[in-house]
Amino acid sequence: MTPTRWHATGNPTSPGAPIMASTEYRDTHAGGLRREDAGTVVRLAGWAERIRDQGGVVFVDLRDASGIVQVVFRPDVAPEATDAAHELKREYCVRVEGTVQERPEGTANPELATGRVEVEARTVEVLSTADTLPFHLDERTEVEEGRRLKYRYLDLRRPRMTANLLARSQAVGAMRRVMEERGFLEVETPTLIASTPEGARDFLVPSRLRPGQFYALPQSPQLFKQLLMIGGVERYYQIARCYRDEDFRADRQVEFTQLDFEGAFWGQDDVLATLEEISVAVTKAVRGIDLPRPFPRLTYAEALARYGTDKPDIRFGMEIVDLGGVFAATEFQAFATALAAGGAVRGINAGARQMARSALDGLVARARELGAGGLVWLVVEADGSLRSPTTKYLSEAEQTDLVAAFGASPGDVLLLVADRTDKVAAVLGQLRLELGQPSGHEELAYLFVTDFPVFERTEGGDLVPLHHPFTSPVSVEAMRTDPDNAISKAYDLVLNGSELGSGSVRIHDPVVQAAVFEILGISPEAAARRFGWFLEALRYGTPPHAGFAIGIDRMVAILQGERNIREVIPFPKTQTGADPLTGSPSRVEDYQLSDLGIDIRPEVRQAWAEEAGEETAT
RNA sequence: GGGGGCGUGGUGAAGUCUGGAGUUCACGCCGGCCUGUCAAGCCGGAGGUCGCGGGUUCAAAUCCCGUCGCUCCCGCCA
Repeated sequence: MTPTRWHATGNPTSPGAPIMASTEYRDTHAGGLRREDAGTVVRLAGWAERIRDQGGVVFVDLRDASGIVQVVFRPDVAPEATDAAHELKREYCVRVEGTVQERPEGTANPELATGRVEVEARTVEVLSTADTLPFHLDERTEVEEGRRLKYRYLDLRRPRMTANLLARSQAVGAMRRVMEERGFLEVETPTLIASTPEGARDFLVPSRLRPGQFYALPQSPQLFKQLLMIGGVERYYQIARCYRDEDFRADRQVEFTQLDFEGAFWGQDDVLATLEEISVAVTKAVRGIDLPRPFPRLTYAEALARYGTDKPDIRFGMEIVDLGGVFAATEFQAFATALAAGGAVRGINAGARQMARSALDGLVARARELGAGGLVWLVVEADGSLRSPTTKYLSEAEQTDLVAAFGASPGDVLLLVADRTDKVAAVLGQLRLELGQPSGHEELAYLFVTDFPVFERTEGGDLVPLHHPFTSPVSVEAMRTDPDNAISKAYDLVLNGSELGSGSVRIHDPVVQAAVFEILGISPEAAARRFGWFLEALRYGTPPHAGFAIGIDRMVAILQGERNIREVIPFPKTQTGADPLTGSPSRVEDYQLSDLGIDIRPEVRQAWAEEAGEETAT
């Protein structure tokens, strides 16, 4: 018998480890049966996926975790079993004993891995009946997601979810293998920790033994893994659950999983090399693709200049072109004003596309929606001239240089934005995605973005740190004297326009750490109060170290072509943080609150009362 | 905190703009027929407070207001 492998129902995806089929209830897995097995007697156990009752002969597609095989009940061969088979319904859990046989001429099913054989049943036993399911398990119709979540245990039986669970397991397995092979130690860190009210909102857990005090759930194991470095664990990793109490997105849950790792005596290149190995192994395990190495690297500044984002999708071109030179002496007010104010004029060549005037004007509206003051569109005519409401403001030379700068051909649509440099980048970056981004994830484009700035400017002009305060700056001095241009030793891994994770070289010198706190505006007193224990730890001989954290949910989702990470999380929460299956979050008994020394605020209780009142009134 | 989309028998959709009897389609479910099907087929049947509340109207799935749920996005996510 061919080794049984886990795979999506009836549709093998990629290889997994063989599992033991033989148990108290069965001796064989359905999905592994092949022609060579003809003649053997097998005992199978699984679910009745489909039943085709011909009145006499009954066919049952029996599904287990390995796949599907057709079981045939024949009244002339096994009258009792056939009588019982007439009573079967979908998703009954059954056990079948029978003989594997090659299917009669012309009845093979090429759609099934087991399609050349069938099991002629001798006996059938119903292990468990099933009510009519609340939705279809086949893939023909999209079921509303709330309903899928309420019955997630049924949703997980669907091929899509089975395949996603498998992919996730394979991805994590590949990660573990790379980590173990390279000598990383898997170490667990606590999930009840001290709150550090910065960055994302903490999830808080009240302490019963210390009423009025709270733990926080970790947003990441950041400080603990640095303590492990100080503790002499030179290579650490963990599949770590992280919690951030912020609003949901398609690629964000409040509870998510990272591959967290860190190395002592490491610099940036050690981290990136490890990341490449992990990504290559995971991609091979999930998609069967051998990725070329090394991955491309872009600095943050390059990424922003060429793609308008720090997480560029480099599966397609349409790069942003700087036109400051072309319009250095322009008389077109909109461009001249932007350049004079230190801003930029840039554009993208959206390529040859037939766009009606209304569609082009739609792009102008879209650009305004994205925050630009406006958008100039130009269409390259067959003779190389430009058609646009704006051409009358542009000199002959500017028009010629413009076409040259874009390397534009007849039919091409050119889109120009002039504004503050960061706004120009953001708007063009978004337009580029909307006009050119491939829809699926067939092709995979990994890259590293390096040299992130230490600070960024908010809309209001304030300087705010881009990373956590343990990130090593390239130069403390530059951080102090030229904060706008200071670079930190931080880097991201990007796949198809999504940030898979980020990491940095950490500060290992307590003097540097104190200086960075100070520059970030954290007073020595505040630093001592919040991170005193950590600052002290740094003083006892801290090795230089660096690390990273990969978002496993995002990575698996992209590899599986899923738009939403909920599809690769077995039991996710809805956008409002609820679990329709178990009813979390929920109110608790008064005595539980009393144990914790906690009162619900009057206005909340008032809202509860009103809600209850409405219910009783109806 | 803000903006958009969706909510119609068990499931998925059409109907909503332009008000006129719970109308339609596919799947499922129940009953019957059927001995080689594989999205089995054929015949028959049951099943809905159009998310909920209020309003406009002779009349509301349809228009208006509110609310709940799901979802996408902005803000937020060091």
